[in-house]
Amino acid sequence: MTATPIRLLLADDHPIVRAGLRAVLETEDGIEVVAEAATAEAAVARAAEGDIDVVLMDLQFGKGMNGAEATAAITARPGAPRVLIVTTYDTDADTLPAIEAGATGYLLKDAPPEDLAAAVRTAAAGRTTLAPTVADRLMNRLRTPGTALTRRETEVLTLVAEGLSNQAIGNRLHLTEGTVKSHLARVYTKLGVDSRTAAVATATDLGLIRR
Amino acid sequence: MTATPIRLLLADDHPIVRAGLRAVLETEDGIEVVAEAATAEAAVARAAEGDIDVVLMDLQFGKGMNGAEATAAITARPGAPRVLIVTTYDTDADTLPAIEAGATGYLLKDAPPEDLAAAVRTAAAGRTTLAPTVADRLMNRLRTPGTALTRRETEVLTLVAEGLSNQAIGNRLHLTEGTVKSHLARVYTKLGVDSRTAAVATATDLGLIRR
DNA sequence: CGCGGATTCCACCTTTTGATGGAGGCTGCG
DNA sequence: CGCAGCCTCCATCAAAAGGTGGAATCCGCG
Repeated sequence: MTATPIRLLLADDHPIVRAGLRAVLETEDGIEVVAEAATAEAAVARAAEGDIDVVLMDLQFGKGMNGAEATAAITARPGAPRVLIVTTYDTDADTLPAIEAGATGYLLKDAPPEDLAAAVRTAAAGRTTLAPTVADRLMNRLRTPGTALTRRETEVLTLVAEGLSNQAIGNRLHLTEGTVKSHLARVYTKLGVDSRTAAVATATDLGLIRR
Repeated sequence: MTATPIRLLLADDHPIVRAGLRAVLETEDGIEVVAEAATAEAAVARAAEGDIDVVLMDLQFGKGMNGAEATAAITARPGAPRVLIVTTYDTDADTLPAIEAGATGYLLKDAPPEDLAAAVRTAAAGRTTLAPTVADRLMNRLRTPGTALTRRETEVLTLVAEGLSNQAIGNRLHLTEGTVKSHLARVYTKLGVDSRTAAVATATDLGLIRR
C-alpha cells in the first residue's frame, strides 16, 4: 500500500499551522510531507520543481500573492500537482476564485484530522473534496441565481462599501446620481434590505464583496 | 532548570492549530502541554480545575463564548493561570477587549516558534509579551487619544456596520434616535468622515471594529 | 469637592437616501 | 427578428441621516 507515498507541499504563512499539518499528516501511512512554503511565491516555485503530488494551500498570506493566484499559477502547468485549499474562511469571495483557479478541493481548518488525511488521498486520486459548508453554499448558489448581482451592481456596491455617496459614485463611474440610485434599488431588492449599510453588511456576509 | 515544568493548556477550536502548538512547544525544555480545549467553555472549565500555569487562548471560536470572555472568566478566579492570547488578528477590536479581560500577553499566529516559547516563559513569570504590531498599535493609541472611540461609540458603530438604522440602534440599546445621532456625530468628527458608510469603511480599515 | 470625559437627551434645519414607476438604448441569443 | 436582461436616465415624494448648538446627569480621579 505504501509503495508510492503521496508527496505533499505545505503552503501556509503560519509556522504553527505548518507544524500542525505536518504533525497530523506525518502519522498517516502513505503520506509524506516533503516541503513547506511560507509564501505563495515560494509555493509556486517549489511546485514547479516537480516531485509533488498534492499542495495544501492556504488562501491568505500576509504579503504578496494570495492562495488563489498561486493555485492558478500552479495548475496552469502541464503535469501539475493537485491543489487542496485548507483555509479558515468559507465565503463566496474566497471559495469561488479558488475553485475557478483550479483547486481540487476546499477544506476548512477546523476539519478533524481524519477528514484532512482522507481529503489528501482523494485529491491525490484527482477527485474533489468539499467542506460541507462550502458544498452547501455552492448548491444554494446554483439553486438561487436571482441573488447574483450584475457586474455594474457589484461595482456600485463596492464603492458604497468604501463610504462614497451616490453623488461621488456617479462621478467616479461617470453616471448620474439617479442611475446610481437605480442600481442600488435593484441591489436592495435582490438582497432583501432597505439601506446601503445593510446592503454592505449582508453582501459582505454572503461574500459578494470583499473587505 | 526543569525542576517544575510550565504546565500548559491549549485552547483553540482548530485541531490543526492545537497540533501545531503542541508540536512546537513540546520540544522545549521546561514546557509541558497537559491539556487541550476545543471550545472557550471547555477552557474555562479546565482552567478552573487548577494544575495549569499558562493558557494559550485563541480569540475566535466557532460557536459560543469567545476568547476574550473566556479570558475574563479564567482570570477572575484567585490563583488563576496566566492567559496568553495566540490569534490571527491584531485589530483594536480584538486586542483591547482581550487586554481588558486580563490577558498577560498577545501573540500572532505567524510568530516564529522561538518567540512563542519565549512568550510562554515570560507569561509564566507573570510578565507581558506583546507582538510588535500590537505594541505599535497601543503606542499609537496612547499618543493620539483623540482618535480613540469610546465604548459606547464603538458599540453604536458596530451596529451601524451591521446595517441597522439609527432608530433600530436606539431600540437595541434602549436609547433615543437623537442620542444615537449624537454618538455618531462624534464618531464622524473623530474619524474625519461625514456618513455612516464612510465611518464603517475607515473604522474597519483602522481595525476599530470587526467584520 | 470640583473637573473632565462619557453618556444621554432635545430641537431645528439641510442634505442625502430610498421608493415608485417609467422610458429608451444596447447586446446576446434562440 | 424579437425577446430578455442589462444599463442608463428621469421626476416626484417620503423617510432617514447629518449639522449645529445646547444641556443635564453620572462617574472616576486628583
